Formats: sequence, C-alpha cells, structure tokens
Amino acid sequence: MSGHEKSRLLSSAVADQRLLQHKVKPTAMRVLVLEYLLTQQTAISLNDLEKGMQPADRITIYRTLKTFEQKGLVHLIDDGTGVHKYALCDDACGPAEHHDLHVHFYCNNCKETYCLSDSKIPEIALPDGFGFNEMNLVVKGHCDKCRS
Amino acid sequence: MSGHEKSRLLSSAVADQRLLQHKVKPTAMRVLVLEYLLTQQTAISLNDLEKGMQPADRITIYRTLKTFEQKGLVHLIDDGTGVHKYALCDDACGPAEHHDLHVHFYCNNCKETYCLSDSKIPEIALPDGFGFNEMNLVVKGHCDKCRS
DNA sequence: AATTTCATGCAATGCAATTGCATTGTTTCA
DNA sequence: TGAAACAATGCAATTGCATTGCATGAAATT
Ligand SMILES: [Mn+2]
Ligand SMILES: [Mn+2]
Ligand SMILES: [Zn+2]
Ligand SMILES: [Zn+2]
Repeated sequence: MSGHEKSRLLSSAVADQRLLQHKVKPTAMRVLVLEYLLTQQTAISLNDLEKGMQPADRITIYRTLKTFEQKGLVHLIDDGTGVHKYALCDDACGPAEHHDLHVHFYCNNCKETYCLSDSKIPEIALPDGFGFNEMNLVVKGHCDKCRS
Repeated sequence: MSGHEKSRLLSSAVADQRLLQHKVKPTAMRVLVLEYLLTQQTAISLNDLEKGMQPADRITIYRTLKTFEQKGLVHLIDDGTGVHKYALCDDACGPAEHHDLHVHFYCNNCKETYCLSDSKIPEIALPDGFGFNEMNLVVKGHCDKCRS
C-alpha cells in the first residue's frame, strides 16, 4: 500500500468517525465534503467548495452542508458579502445548539473569512424591553497575511 | 391654505434643507423618499419603501437610496435576513465616512430592524496582525413591543 | 424479495441586487 | 434664447445566489 493510499484511508477514518459522532450516515459524498472542509484554514463558500473538490454536484454539496449544519458539524457564516460561507465547528456542537458565538473576520484584501474562535462576543447593553437570542459580529479589515 | 398643505410644505422644507446640507439636488423623487424615511421608526427595505410610498419606480427609489448612502444621508443595514434595510443617519455623516458604528437589532417576532444608536460596539481583541476597519453587529431576539 | 426510507443528480424556480439603455428634465453657456 | 452637455428617471433585462421539485438509484428494514 502506498503512502498516499494509507493517508487517504486514515483521513477517511477520521472523517467517518466525526460523521458518526454527529449521527450522520457517512456516505461517499459526505466523507469527501468533510475531508475537504478539514483541509481549510478559512471559511469556504459553496462555489469554492464545488470548484475545489473532485467533480461533484453542486446541489448535493449544498444539501450535504445543510445536513452538516443541522447536525452541528459545521456552522453557516454570514460575513456580509452576500454569499454564505461554511466552517467546521470546533467545539462539540450538537443538533439545534451551536455554541460558536465567536467573531468572524473578513479580509477586505484577500477576501478570506476567518473564524476568530478565541474572540468571544462581549455583552451588549440593550434598551429596556429588548431580549436577545443570537448575535452575529463581523469585523472587516486586513488579516495578518495581508499586512506584511 | 389648509393645515394639511401647510404641514406638507413644512416637511418638504425640512427634507429640502437636509438634502442640500448633504449636497444632494432636491428633486421631487428624492424629497418624497426622504420624507417617507423621516416617518419611519425602524429600518426599511426597498420593497416596503416601494409599497408604502406613492406609486414610484422601484429602480429610481433604489438609486435614490444609493445616492443618499454615498452622500451620508442614510446607511445600509445588513441584518442577516438577506434583504437590505435602510435607515437615516442620525449623526452628521458625510460622504465616504459613516460614523454609525452602532448595534442593529432584528426582532424575530415582528421582523423589524432597529438602529440601537446608543448601543455602541465595544472593542474587540483581535489576533496579532489583524487590523480592523469596519464592523457589523446584529443582535436578534424580541423587541420591547413583542414582549408584553 | 418486497417495501420503505434515504441520498443523489438534474432541472426549474424564486428573489433581490444590479446594470443597460432610451427618454425626459435641467443646467450651462455661446 | 436656443443648442449642447449633463443629470435624473423609467422600463427591461441580467446576474448571482439560495432553495425547491421531481425522478432515479442506493441502502436499510420487514
Ligand atoms: Mn466561525
Ligand atoms: Mn443603523
Ligand atoms: Zn487577507
Ligand atoms: Zn418585535
């Protein structure tokens, strides 16, 4: 068995396990999508996912991502560009409860969207009578790679 | 002159002056749009603007809003619903500089989008090398009217 | 093996932002 | 004043996504 094949099997095993942990049946498509997501350092759009992966149907990827989101495997990011981005959840998110209330960062230069998992959103003082459920904070500027 | 006509002239005068202050030529259409915006308590979408006003062309309203935005008269709000909302700037915003870094609130019940002009966005600690220009914070929950 | 349930692929739809272009109104200046 | 230059308007068309419908194929359940 070649080294390449071996590492392929290994990553498949990792992906498989992660899918099973979240009660998602590990089909070929889902393993491929998850593996691709695991290689990403930043959030990715459906378009880029489609382009980057082996030829695969766009809609199937779309539905795969939706399943992943529902099962707490990935979270959808609205970075204000108008197109949705997806990124893996790092904590143990489950269905119907994403605890990824972290800041997202959009680089105006390289157009990449980062999950700033360590930058938590601070408490916001709301006017009387207002109660909050969720919040979304997107910071825009220049990332570390685009400042040298 | 009737009371109605008088107040109409007065509001026109107010709108006119506000337009001139921002170097926008006060055409009939622009005055109408601005007057309508002045009556709103919450941010409004292009659709609702079109429905609420006297019959007027959608695209013209769209371009009017774009002009207003460029001249610092209104700011565009991305509340995460996918449709843009517009609201008047309260401070003296000028072209190319909106200083309305306030929080926006979206009510999941009545679907209204509020400008929380008093809730400023706090400082966020970014990772090393990241520099910020703008930010967008949207809080979602229930507004004061929807909690009684 | 038959039946049900789930996953996939392709086509079609929906919706809102944006642009092109022709027309009309407004300003500028000879 | 009257032509030329410029700006605003209205209508049609386009774009770019997200989302859904439906038919086919694979997997699980009996
Ligand atoms: Mn994230
Ligand atoms: Mn606002
Ligand atoms: Zn960058
Ligand atoms: Zn409400």
